[in-house]
Amino acid sequence: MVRPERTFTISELAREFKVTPRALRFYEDKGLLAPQRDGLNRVYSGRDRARLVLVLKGKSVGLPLVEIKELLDLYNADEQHRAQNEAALKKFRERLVALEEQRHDIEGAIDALKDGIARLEQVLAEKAPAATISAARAYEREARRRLAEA
Amino acid sequence: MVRPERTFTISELAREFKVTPRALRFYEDKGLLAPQRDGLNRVYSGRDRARLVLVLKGKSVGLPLVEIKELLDLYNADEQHRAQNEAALKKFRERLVALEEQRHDIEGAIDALKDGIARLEQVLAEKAPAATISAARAYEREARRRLAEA
DNA sequence: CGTTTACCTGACGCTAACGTCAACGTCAAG
DNA sequence: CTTGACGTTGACGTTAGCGTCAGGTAAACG
Repeated sequence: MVRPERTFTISELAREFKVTPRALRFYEDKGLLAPQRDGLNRVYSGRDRARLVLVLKGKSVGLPLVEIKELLDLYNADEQHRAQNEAALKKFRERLVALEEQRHDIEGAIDALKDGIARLEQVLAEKAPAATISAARAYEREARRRLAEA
Repeated sequence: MVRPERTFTISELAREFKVTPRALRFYEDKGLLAPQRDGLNRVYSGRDRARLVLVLKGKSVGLPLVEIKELLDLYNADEQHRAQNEAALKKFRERLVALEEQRHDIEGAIDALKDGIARLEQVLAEKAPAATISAARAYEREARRRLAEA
């Protein structure tokens, strides 16, 4: 019983993984997927679907499509998956380092922003007593808006 | 004594802030800077320099140039700096939220990667007994490297 | 038979922040 | 005089990952 493996249309897969058909065609263009054809129409197999899962996982950790492709290619070429695993491991580690650096940068930016926010809040608090005309106007607008909402 | 304020050439500023002259011209193109001219040559004043500092600070927290421009424009228009401060505060807060979300995403990706790395390491460790030629070579290289270091 | 519906293939557009190149001007030093 | 350093203005190129047409095919429905 060679159960005739399930297949998928482009929009089925698109729906399932919340990507657009355009994206799937794009991945194909880039050599990440290679579905069969029924005439012109793409027919995705279970393996294609699995590959797509890997593509999306790669994307989720920020790997560029070209690198994902490399991994997928290796995966095919290397039946033992040995070199593939080593390569993946290497890429993953590199990505990890890059991500941790990014996180560090972002944390720096966050600190800088919090600092700036604190300063601004202080300045505004000091100025608050001597409210400007524009502030008064803003208050008026806001008041009207709330009345309108009610 | 109106000490003739110091001025800067494009490459001076570029060197000082480690940006390219091209970048400075680009900022000007985008309306972020507006240095005087001596003939065709740009002449940056102290105020221009100060603006540049703000531009770079904005960049460092990930604000797009267009938004930095908005803030700078406001800064000029609003002598009391009141609206400017409020606007900046708003943008900063938005940016902060965005950055914290980014950090969250990155942390998710980092976890996913660490997970993947752990799996791969395990797989490779299991396969290790039946070491491949490439692994043996890698070991050799590593061994030589350590010897060389000592 | 006509009309949706789903699918296809190009091919150009878009965003951000510059890089790069061409072609030229200007000025001091050798 | 010529060379080199520095400056200028366009204008096109780059990177990633698709979005968005335009224009056409093919099958299924009523």
